Amino acid sequence: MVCDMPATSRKPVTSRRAASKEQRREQLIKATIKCIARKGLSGTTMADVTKAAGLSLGIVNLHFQSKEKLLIETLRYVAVEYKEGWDAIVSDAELEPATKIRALIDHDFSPSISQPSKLAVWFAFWGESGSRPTYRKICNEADLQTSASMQRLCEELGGKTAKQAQLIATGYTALADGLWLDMLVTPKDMDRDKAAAICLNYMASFFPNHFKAP
Amino acid sequence: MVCDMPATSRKPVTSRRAASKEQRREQLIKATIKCIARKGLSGTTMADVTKAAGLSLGIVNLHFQSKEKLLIETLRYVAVEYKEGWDAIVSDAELEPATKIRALIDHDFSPSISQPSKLAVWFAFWGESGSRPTYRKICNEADLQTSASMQRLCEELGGKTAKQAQLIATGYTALADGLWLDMLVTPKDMDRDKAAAICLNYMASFFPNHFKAP
Amino acid sequence: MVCDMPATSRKPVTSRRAASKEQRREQLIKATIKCIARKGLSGTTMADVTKAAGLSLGIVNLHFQSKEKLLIETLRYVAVEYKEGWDAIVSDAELEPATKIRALIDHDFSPSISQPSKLAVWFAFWGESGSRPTYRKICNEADLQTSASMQRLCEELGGKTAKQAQLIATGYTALADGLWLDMLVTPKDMDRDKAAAICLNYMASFFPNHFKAP
Amino acid sequence: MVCDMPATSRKPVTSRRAASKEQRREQLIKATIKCIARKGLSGTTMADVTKAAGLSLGIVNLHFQSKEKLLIETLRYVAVEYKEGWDAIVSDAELEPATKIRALIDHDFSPSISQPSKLAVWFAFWGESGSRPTYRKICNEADLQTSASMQRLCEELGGKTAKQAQLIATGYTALADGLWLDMLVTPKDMDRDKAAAICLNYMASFFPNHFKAP
DNA sequence: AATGAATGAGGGTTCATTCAT
DNA sequence: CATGAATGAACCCTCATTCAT
Repeated sequence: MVCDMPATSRKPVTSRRAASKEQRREQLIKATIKCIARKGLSGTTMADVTKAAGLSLGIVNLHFQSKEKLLIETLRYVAVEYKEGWDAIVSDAELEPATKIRALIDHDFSPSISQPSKLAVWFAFWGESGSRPTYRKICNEADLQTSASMQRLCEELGGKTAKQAQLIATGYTALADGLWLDMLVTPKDMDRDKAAAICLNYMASFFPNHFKAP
Repeated sequence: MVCDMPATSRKPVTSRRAASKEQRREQLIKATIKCIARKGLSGTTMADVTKAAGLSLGIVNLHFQSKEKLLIETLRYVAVEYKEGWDAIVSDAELEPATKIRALIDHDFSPSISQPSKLAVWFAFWGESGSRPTYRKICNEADLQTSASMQRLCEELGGKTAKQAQLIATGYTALADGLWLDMLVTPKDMDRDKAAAICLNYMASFFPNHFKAP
Repeated sequence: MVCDMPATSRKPVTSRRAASKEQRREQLIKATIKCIARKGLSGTTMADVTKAAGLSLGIVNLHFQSKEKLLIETLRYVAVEYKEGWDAIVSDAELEPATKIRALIDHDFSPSISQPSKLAVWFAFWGESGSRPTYRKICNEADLQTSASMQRLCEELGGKTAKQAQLIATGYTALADGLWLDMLVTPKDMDRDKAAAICLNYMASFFPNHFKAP
Repeated sequence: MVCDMPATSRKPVTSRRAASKEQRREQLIKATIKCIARKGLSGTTMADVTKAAGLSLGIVNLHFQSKEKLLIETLRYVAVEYKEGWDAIVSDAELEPATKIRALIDHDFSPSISQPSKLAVWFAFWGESGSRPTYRKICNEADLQTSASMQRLCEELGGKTAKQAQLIATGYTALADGLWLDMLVTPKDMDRDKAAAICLNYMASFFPNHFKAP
């Protein structure tokens, strides 16, 4: 409940000192993700987070100095997780461009990436990014790099000008974000498979030789 | 100052009481939109809104009972404005399906609909919609209806099965939302024209006989 | 208890609006003085002050923005009261220098100036002035001006060089401050009359023609 | 670094444990003095003190049980140091009364006694003494004994009644305290030499046969 | 209808103290 | 003895809401 690691990996915590600093930070970040999903960004209080983590009120300031910094680290955590998955695929020398794109779509809508709580975090921060430059910067970093990678892959597929590839790649990023939104806001009408299918359909329409519409 | 309509369209205000109830509400809603864009949803206080509207602190509760209701009315205001524009196009009997779609794209990225402050409102509420059923319901209503309209238009264009039309239509809505996000978060990299071009490109890829890629 | 104005001057307070802004500020400052005397500077909380003033918790920030500013205004209030009494005497054209000095001594140990709560305020702020430049500046202003005035008066009495007059005047200020300290810390052993007598004794020792030792 | 007394004045350490305990206490008290001078009494935290002492957070409670007790011991440390210096002079059988008084003035404004950090400690505690009987008691003890000693010396100088001697002695104590205040609050305008000169001037005015005005 | 001073619950944060190591 | 992560009471402050005017 408090910790979503599998039970077998949990040490039998008998003391206050059982967790290292890094573990505590991750524990708190995971609790924060849960709280944001449950109560929204502004509705998430320090009391909520620490209670969800099964720890005491003062611990956040001990490890993150302030709520603001906890939130930023939470966003960064999700952003890094996303980008690492993406980079692992892009930099895999053994895969063909089309295979990579296919894998990227699967990644974007994989359970761990597109689980409701993660999506809630993304949109919570996007919603505030208009008035918070720090949020915006972190969000942008992920989006811009993925969009650039995708553009390169589209160019490698051939048959398109660089300009076209850019439109397609930017469109893909937007499409994926929009589908995440659907998954968050209307989960009954949009699930991971359907979202991936729409993305594949999108790619198939531009690169019929490399992708097949579902 | 408070109201961005041209001065000539304003009624000659002879007394403070001349403003009708409905005008006061709209005045407050417009101030709220501005504040949300400037300070975010959670950063917007009643004092901010009333100051931006040039009115006194107590007036919101007089006209909206609570902050929560003001926010909901603000969301509804933006949603209704969006839907009305969309409906006007869809129900225009004189237009061909492809022309309608073209007009809908233009509508989605028209200055009044896709101005930064309106986008900020949409994403502010989407960001909180995970924990606020009321927000979600209002957001959904707009999205679902537009998606259904678009599906019908795609079917009318012919050459696609109903299933395919649905994927394309749902994809369009997601794409448009995702492009709005780009316009909000990275305004330097995404403007209205580029967004509309990407949407047209999307349609052209599925309906090459009806649309021409930019 | 809550308000130390004479009962007859109190309006029958039936509403929340009975007091003007300036009255509220003074009411809060007086409550602050009382609290500092009772609980010390660091022991004085916003809850203490507002309770002593018979008002609600949030009112201090409404009128003073922060606790820090309330404390500064409290110090300033005491400093201004002190200086005004002093200035009234010094600028009185009808008094002889010796008479003025006599009056200044009486002023320094008058009931309203040297009441325990006022002394507590002075020493509370002096105690923190080492680490708070703002406190120090306000404290200094009063001391320096009074010391300069006293020096001028000593010079007018004649029979002393300017240098001697400065030593005597600076010494007087220090002596009076030290006697205040005695009144604060050992009230059993030092009262207003005894303190004034010591000051008079001090002056008589330097100006035996103008003052008579008690 | 930690202890600025010459090594030869330290008691011969018979038990390493006992000595180190006492050393730790002194180390912490000296760090506390530094912190009070730098950050004020209320601004001094346990973390500040232990960091200044180069020790770990928990050590204060190990040696002093609580912050309150550390502060009291710090005050006592300064008070004892002051009184020991004073007593050494007063009880010196070889000195004349006037010489003793002269030495006492020098002592009051000697570098080690009137250094800014020590003065900060005195006034920090005086500032809180109104609401802390324990502080007041310790402060009083020093002041009363010194004042009594001074009175006796004044009587020994002759030419004054006991009553006069008391006024002069009490006045001296107040004067010295007030000059300390000037040294703390306006260090630019008051240094040790000037303060001692004012005290000597004070004594010379009452005992012109024994002291000469500077 | 409109105002804005006043309220007070609830938030983030600090920091003396504890205690497993 | 010594450490420092953890605790949680208590603080200051914010701000939606109320209501006398």
